[in-house]
Amino acid sequence: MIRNKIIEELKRITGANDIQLSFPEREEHGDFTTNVALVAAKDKGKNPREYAHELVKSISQVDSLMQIISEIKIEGPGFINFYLKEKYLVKILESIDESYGKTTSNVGQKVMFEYGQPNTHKLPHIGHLFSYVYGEAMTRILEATGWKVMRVNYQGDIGPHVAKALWALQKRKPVIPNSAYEKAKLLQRMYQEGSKAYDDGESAKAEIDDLNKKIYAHNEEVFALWQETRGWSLDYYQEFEKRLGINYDKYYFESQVGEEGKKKVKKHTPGIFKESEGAIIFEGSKYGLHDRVFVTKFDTPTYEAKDYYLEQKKFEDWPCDLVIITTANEQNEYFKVVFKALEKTHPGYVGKLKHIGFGMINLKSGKMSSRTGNIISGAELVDVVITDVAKLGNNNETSEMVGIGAIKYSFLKNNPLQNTAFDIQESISIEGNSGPYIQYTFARTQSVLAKSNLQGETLKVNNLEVEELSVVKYLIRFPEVVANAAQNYSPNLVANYLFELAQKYNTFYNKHKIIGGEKEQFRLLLTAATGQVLKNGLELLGIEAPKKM
RNA sequence: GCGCCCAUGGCUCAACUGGAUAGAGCGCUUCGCUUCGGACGAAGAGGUUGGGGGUUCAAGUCCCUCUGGGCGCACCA
Repeated sequence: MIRNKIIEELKRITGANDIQLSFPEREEHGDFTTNVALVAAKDKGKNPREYAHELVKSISQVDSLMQIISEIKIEGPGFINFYLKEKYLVKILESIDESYGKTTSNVGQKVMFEYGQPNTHKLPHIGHLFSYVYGEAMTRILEATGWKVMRVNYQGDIGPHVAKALWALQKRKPVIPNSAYEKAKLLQRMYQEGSKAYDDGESAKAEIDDLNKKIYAHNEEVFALWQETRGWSLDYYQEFEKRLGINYDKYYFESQVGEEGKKKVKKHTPGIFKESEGAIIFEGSKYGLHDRVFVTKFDTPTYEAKDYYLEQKKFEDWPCDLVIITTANEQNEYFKVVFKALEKTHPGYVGKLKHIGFGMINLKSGKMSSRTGNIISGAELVDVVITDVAKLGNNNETSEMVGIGAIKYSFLKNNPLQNTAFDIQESISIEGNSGPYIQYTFARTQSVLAKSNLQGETLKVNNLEVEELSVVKYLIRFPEVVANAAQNYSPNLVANYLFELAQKYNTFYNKHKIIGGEKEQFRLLLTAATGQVLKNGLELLGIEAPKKM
């Protein structure tokens, strides 16, 4: 990348090892800009602009750079702005293909990425949908920078929520439907009934608690039912994940890690862990965190013990450089404690565990709860949107692509760490800053290309018009944007880039005629390159790009 | 009470991690197909970046403080 070349030269000339070379916000400030002169002037005892002049003089003597740079200007208080030659820009355009956007900075590194984590015996809510969508986009972006990724899911298939659903199922004896979706919906209803009975207290509470213990103990009375209903949920999730374009490499289940977790904790008790009031706890408070119970006084493992073991199992199953877990940010403090405990017993894990706490999704009516049933399930949201899109006259396959694209994009366009007020209307929007807008722009490029003939002959291009330049200059940023998104775990950087690229292309499109005329070949090339980058970018977000819609 | 996070036009969000004139979408007011897809484009109104201090060449971004919110703090997941 040209950018790295410039950085290397600046390092050599200034002797600094941290050079900021960024894309200016305004096009009139060049293609790259650096503030080195401003930063270093003081130490050198020089006036920034004066120092900038010295630097520019040195850079101008580097031939390999000057072949692609048309001009270097000093502007404002002392910014150095680089302008690239149009000839070079066009050369990049010609090189854009399916692999454009990929870089190699993380080649050789392995990361295990946990996301999704829906519970069995319930329907996925919007938070789960977010996790699926974010995780899938993020893993694709990491792969684009060279990471080898193992995608894993971790599902709560045991515990009170399961007992509640099974309790109600046994009491109500409902007719069992056929499809996986209907069965999953039935379990959701049973869970809600069980929860209600549990909260209303009296006999139900005791019965459900008892049932819960029996499930853990694999008691014959309930074990078969537990297995069967768990299967319903897993069948349903398989369908749901397929629909979302998600393929896991490995599934972990809560029911598999409890016992071992308890054992592992006890192995370090006393020591890393400590008995307190009959329970086994980890004293996070010694490290500026808070204390948490890992094994209860009833000798059952808590979620903490399960995670404590699960992370160890991950490293054993697939030795890697980094384990990432995504959850809602309400678990931020929880994971700090669990990670600290892991690091105490396994010093080798230091720096290899990362938790990403994404923002909570809040509906207008307030935070959603799967317990009260006051929710729109992730599944329902998908259905609603696709029905809406189908009304526009698309075929089923396209409606599916556009509808799911709309939902995914609405999640991905924002900073993942920020809580968001979720508006269903907006998530299914197909105008403005939306997935369908970008898909539409892609379809438009394909439509133009289909009606013409891009020959790939040498292009004579000079004096590009502002709308053309604006697109070209934005196209060259793409690899940098992807790298940045990977580094910051922020797919929104890619999403917003694609939106702005589409905007710039549409502005160009509305103002200039592409087919026919002297510039036809160049404009077709520009169209092809834009289409390719939109497609590559959408793919990184896990969004499909239909050729017609 | 203690800890973590957040506050940007009417609404939902950006701002390349301290840079140049704080940008978009929705909504509102106008306008544009004798051109290839109008799910589009052009123009306009709308901001003291919650308040107050500070740091520096430069602060929405860093520090302090106040106000207002979210989340978490022992046997749930």
